[in-house]
Amino acid sequence: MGGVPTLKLYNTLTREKVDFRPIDPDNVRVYVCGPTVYDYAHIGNARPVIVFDILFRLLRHVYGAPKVTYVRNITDVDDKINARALRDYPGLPLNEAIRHVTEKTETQFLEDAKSLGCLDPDVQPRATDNIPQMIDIIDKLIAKGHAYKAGGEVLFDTKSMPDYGQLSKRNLDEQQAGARVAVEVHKKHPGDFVLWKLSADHEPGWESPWGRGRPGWHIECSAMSGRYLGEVFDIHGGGLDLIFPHHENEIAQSRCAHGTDVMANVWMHNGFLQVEGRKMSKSEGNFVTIYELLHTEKFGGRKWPGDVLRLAMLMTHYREPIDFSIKRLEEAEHLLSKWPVPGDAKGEVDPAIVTALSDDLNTVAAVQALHALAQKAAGDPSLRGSFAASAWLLGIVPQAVELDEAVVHEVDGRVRVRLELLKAKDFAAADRIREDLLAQGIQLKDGKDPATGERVTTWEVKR
RNA sequence: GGCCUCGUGGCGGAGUGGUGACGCAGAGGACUGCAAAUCCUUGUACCCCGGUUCAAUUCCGGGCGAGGCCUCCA
Repeated sequence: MGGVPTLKLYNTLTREKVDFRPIDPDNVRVYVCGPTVYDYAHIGNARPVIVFDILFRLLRHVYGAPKVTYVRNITDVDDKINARALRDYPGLPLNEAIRHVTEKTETQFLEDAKSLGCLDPDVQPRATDNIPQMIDIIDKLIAKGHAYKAGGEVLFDTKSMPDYGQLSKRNLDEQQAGARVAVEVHKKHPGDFVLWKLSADHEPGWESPWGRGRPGWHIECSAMSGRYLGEVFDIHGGGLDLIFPHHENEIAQSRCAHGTDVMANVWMHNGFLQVEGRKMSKSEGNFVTIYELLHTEKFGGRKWPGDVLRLAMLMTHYREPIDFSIKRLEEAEHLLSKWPVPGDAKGEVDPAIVTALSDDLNTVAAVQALHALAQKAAGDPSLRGSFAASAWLLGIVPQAVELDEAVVHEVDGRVRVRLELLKAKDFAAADRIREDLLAQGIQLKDGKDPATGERVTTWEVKR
């Protein structure tokens, strides 16, 4: 692989940073838990979307774009969705109401992800399109003695799996002591979890060998990852909070159904996000959605461009907690504003950035390397192509603000007038032009022509 | 109660058993009619207490603190 550095990733399964070796370098397979589509995605939801987009881009860079398969699911069956459908569309039949909620939310999510500079995953399967696959896995689990029927549910028998709890390093027996798991008498063991539950007539449901019902929370990811990536694949990602029980249970289902030693070789988890130093929650009043950041003035009294949100996110390592704050966004924006607009310059990605990302997605170092490159490229146009390619690897595309010709002409004219006024030493009138333009968001920059010593004025649009 | 992370200057964050990365912000200076932009220079840190060591921010132990999970949650 020539000069490509070995990719190192922190594996939650072993709690170590390991050299990444794909099972099949011609088909590197990644699965990430996507959103449950019942409401706008909040800024915390944006973190895994961005983090794993970086991983996706890096893998494509290292192995070649066609050789990477990235699957991110859409969870469109969930009791929260049902509740939301009943609340928002009380007049409609439930199925129709649910479809309204999920379609609307999914569309919005995809738009948000795009605004944040994320590539579309190769496959974005919906849970409701994979019900037969889920039923199939449950069937296998029952046949192999890993699941049982009780109380109108099919449950996974955690006791049937000797090494259950590997990922979260949890021992179910010790766990029980102080746990607040409600005792449900139909379960053989309190840690057993639902694979399938029967639906009442007014609830959404699908026919199954166990009656009309709906899947448990974890089974969909086992079904979809298995369908699109195979029984064992390379990387599985998601938020820290999913380690237990979600990922633990996915592992249990998939491994027991398929009889494999692992489900995915590497498990990656992004850290949590706080807002202005506090846990984000509706009761704290600091809950903010991606949509609100992009399109409203709710956070910091202004809108924030997607690339600013993205850069702000990349300025902290993905496994660390991140404090999402106005100050942080301002810093990101300031940094971006100093970067040159590369236009369509072509070039090679700066190896320093690949090296940084290859160290467990060290985006902090990558951003610093990119910043250093930006500073060089600002003074040396021959580096613009390299800068462009490098920025793109991070999903950041510095863009000139679109202006129509008339405006450009108008501003250029006023700049010329100002230069004339300056020659005439009419500073007051000249400054008035400068201030007027600034009020319109146009920043003048005075420089000197190195040869003649004459004042040269350039300008740019501040965002 | 159990289990996981983590604790470096104003902020984001590297790193190492022995003269304090780097970026942003700040300060000073150059430039400027004045600003902005740009350039140069620059300060402050390793949670606490023990231990190991000639020497610890870096190793060990114990505290303290923060966050997460154990229930839906990224």
